[in-house]
Amino acid sequence: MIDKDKYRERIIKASSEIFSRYGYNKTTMDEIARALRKGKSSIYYYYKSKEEIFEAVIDYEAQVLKSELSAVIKSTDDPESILRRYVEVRMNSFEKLSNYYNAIFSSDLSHFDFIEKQREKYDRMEEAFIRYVLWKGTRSGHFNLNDTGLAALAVHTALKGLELPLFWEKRSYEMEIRLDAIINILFYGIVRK
Amino acid sequence: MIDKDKYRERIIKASSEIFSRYGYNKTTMDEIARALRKGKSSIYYYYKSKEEIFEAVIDYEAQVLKSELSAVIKSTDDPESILRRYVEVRMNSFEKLSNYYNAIFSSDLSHFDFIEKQREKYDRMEEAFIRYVLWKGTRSGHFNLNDTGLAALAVHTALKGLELPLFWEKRSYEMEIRLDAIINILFYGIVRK
DNA sequence: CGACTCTTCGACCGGATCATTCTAAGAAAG
DNA sequence: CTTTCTTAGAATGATCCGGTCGAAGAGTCG
Repeated sequence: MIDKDKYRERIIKASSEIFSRYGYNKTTMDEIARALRKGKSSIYYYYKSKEEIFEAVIDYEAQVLKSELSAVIKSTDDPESILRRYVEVRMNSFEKLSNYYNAIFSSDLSHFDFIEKQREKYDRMEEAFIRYVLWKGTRSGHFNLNDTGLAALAVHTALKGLELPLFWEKRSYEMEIRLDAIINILFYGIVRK
Repeated sequence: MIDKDKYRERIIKASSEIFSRYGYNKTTMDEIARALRKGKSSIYYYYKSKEEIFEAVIDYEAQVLKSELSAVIKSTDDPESILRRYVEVRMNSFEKLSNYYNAIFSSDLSHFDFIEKQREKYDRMEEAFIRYVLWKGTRSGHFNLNDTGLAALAVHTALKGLELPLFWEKRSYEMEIRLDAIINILFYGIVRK
């Protein structure tokens, strides 16, 4: 009874690894059980279904990413390198999770409406993060913006534009260039001369 | 009629990517077909079975690795850096193919005796490669060996010892260290003082 | 035009796999 | 001994997947 939460956590961590590697469909409950050295039915004692585990995993990953990004924006570096590191962390994480994305973007959206909500929640959080970075940068005189809210929206949209290629191509030199280009363009429009 | 071989090649290249990502079992014929934008049954016009495709893919990958390694040992650098680059290329390739390995090391070895043969063939080739590098190095005075054949066997065995962790752990800092250690040890025992 | 070959594909089949349930039985606690 | 917590082997029903078959475009030759 005591360890129930602990066990749930272990399940999430193991599942997270397997899901991120193979995606939702290709991951089997047997594999998850094997990774935990437990019988398959034991897992059903802690989670009601595969879908519920997936849900929890998505939640967990979002949490991890959030805390990583949170750490970045709280650092005392200059705003410019904070923004750079923010983008870097974000893209690395998305690349790692591209298998989830493949799962999400495939046929069965019907059952996965919780992802829609997760996504929205995450979008709002991210916008707030960016707004905060921009606001701090403007305050300290590094950036030159009169409407940080609008600018945050723009930056956020630009970053989202970089996500899509992750489903199609694998990360390439092409992409590094594009990423660098977009961030530099953002800067030249943002940084005080 | 003309393009049949061309098509087989396309199938191999597409399959190679999917197999290396998901392993044998988790790769479906439908996926291969989808990647080629063809119907599943069309593929059976070019290859008799999934196993036959897998066989061809393994063959193709071995060919690629062989030519890469061949290019390395033919370079005119000093023997020491050739050997270093040889190990590097070899390990990178093996890492990329670790999913095949997982497939190979799983249950159904019964049907995959061709892999045994492939493996033997490749082992002999690799030993010859290493022997050649060691021989060239000895000849130019960089190495100090009186039996290059035996030394090649030793080096080859040592490198094979590095393969196993690839199935268990993912590449880590730990492994970099181990790789570096083994290659340095080999050198200090080999290089003329 | 037809006869003939080359190539593609949708529909289907039977066996395998998978998520999920059920039942029972070790532990642990009281 | 009874009760609660935890595990797992076996069973089940639904889905998936490798492989087959027959038909039908699409050229090609006479």
